[in-house]
Amino acid sequence: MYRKLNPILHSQLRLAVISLLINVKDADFTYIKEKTGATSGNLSVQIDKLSEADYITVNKFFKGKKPKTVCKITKNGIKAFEEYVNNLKNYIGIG
Amino acid sequence: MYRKLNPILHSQLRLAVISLLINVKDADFTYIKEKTGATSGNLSVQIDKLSEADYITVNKFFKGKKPKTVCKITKNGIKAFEEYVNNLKNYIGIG
DNA sequence: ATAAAGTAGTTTATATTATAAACCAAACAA
DNA sequence: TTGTTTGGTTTATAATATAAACTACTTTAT
Repeated sequence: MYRKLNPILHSQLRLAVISLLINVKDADFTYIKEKTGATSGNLSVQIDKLSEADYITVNKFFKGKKPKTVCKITKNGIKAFEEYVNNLKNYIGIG
Repeated sequence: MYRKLNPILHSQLRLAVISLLINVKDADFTYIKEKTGATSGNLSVQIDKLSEADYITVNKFFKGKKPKTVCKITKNGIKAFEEYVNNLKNYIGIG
């Protein structure tokens, strides 16, 4: 009845990050931080986890003199998100 | 943009318990355990938390010779669940 | 030139949560 | 009567989330 919710996605911040990335081509650290309201530390850790799970790719480079971290969702990430949403519907009575 | 998800409900097992209780008059420990697939220990702890938050009431009594624990969602619990679901929709792109 | 403040993060420590393991008391079954 | 099941609770440990402190550099003001 209640299907397991992917614990990597069942985290408020990671879910927000994925939810955001699913709607854009890519997004940088600062933008994600603003949109989610997360602290830098928390965001840094959660981006790592999403990256390790191969749900996002992370690109770090310098733009001019400033470091920049750009994140992009992977196919794997899209699949995991869709599955998560479907499973969640069991719980919240939609669909 | 991303509204905070009530941390008491943003837990797979507690969400399953509430989701289950919202659809029935009440339910006993064993039934909830079966439906959610949780272990007794985990379920015991999470029922306590939901009860402490005043999202459910817990009634313990003996039925014949056997102990019985019956849970029932409160108005507060219904409200919290509805709010949680609404907030969640921000994340999963429904509504 | 140098000090203060800002940017863009990472690392580490701590608090919170979830889970598993051990335990308890009674009932039932062989 | 010895083991097994029911119906849980308590305690210990593992996993997670979050906050605080720190790094490394840039920009701005003095």
